[in-house]
Amino acid sequence: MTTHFIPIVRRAVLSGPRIASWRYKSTGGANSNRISTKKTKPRQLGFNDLDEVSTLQSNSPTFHLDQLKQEDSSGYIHRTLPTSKLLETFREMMSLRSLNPLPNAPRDHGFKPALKAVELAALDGQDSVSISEILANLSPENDIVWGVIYQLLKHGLTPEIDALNDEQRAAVLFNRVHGFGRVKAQYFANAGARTVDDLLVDPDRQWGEKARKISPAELLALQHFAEMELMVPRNEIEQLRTLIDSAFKKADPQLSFEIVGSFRRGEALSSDIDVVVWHPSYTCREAATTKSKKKLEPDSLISRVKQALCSAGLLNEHMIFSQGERKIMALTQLPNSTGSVHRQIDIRLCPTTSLPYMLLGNTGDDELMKYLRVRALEKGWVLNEYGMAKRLRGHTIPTMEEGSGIVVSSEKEIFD
DNA sequence: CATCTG
DNA sequence: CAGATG
Repeated sequence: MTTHFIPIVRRAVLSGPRIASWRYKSTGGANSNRISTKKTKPRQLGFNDLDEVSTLQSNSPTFHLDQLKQEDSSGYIHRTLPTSKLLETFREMMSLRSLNPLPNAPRDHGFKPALKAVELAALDGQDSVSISEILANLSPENDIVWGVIYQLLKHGLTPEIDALNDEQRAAVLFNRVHGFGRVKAQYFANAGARTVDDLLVDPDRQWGEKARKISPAELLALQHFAEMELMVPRNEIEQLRTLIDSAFKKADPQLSFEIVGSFRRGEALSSDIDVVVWHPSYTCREAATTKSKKKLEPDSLISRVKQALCSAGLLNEHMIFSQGERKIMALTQLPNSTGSVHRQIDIRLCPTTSLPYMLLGNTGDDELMKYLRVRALEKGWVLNEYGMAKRLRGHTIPTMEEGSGIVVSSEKEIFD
């Protein structure tokens, strides 16, 4: 609105002359005057041409927020954006970035925390969120995200996404579905699918050159696409925890478990439910069980865990993404409450000996783990999720000396 | 690193 | 078995 905005707008919009040419190219003729800069890998959809849009970078870590402040010092904090627009944009950006990673930018662009921040602010279901509310939960240093918010405020759109053609949009969408990575997402987009419903309508339809069908696990993920993007509120996980607890007590009181991940760190929202299970009978990893059978041994620990959860109505045969002898990935749902959302649950078995390490390692956060590993190395130890042992010299990669494993019985003991 | 798909 | 995925 103010004249101050204009230079920025210009930079944003005009910074990509190549975007324009690329758009013409994709809609119109197939002229190949693409400037092949850099040593970028050739990728199917030519996302690389978009890189320049992202050149609207900042010099300081709080560039866009400062910019906002400067342009509208009194009012900016009260400006709002539709919750759904914010969430959708962040999800798209996260997907776009994983499909098309920028050359030397960090993998994590901070859209996860941004999503968390917005969902947190809108927990009560409010349909718009103000800058101040976002700021309450999201670091001002997260400039990539603030840049996107800035664009939304100014133009109501995000240039990077606006510049996509239909096929690229579809790939970005599909990449948000559980089990759809770069390859699969691009394959189906390339095969002509544009929406999740396209992929759902006829489950037997064959897609693309390889005549690929939608697998059962893919179908499951597609059916629950929207639900699976929602974060899980802490109290729901707490409810689930007590249900799991009684299910295990009923099935086998020797079964113990812990819910790790962000939940264990005390966070209010988690992206999934990460359960670690152990049992006194399961100490070291069962050596080379003949895995010629694709189905589970009905007596194995994992199947007993599964049965316990199934009988409690927490798991369902038809809602399983994958199951092996150590791990199950599935959807769960609070029983009885009809409208309850399907949540992603990961269940892993852990040998009792590595339990404290596993719990520690899977609870994080990453910063703490890095710190602990460095300290272990300084002391001549190696620390990982399986244990801590004397460091074996003569290797560039820290190696554990056999038999020198430090047996600990609690996480507390790991802190020297 | 464990699991699935082809 | 390789390659994809989380």
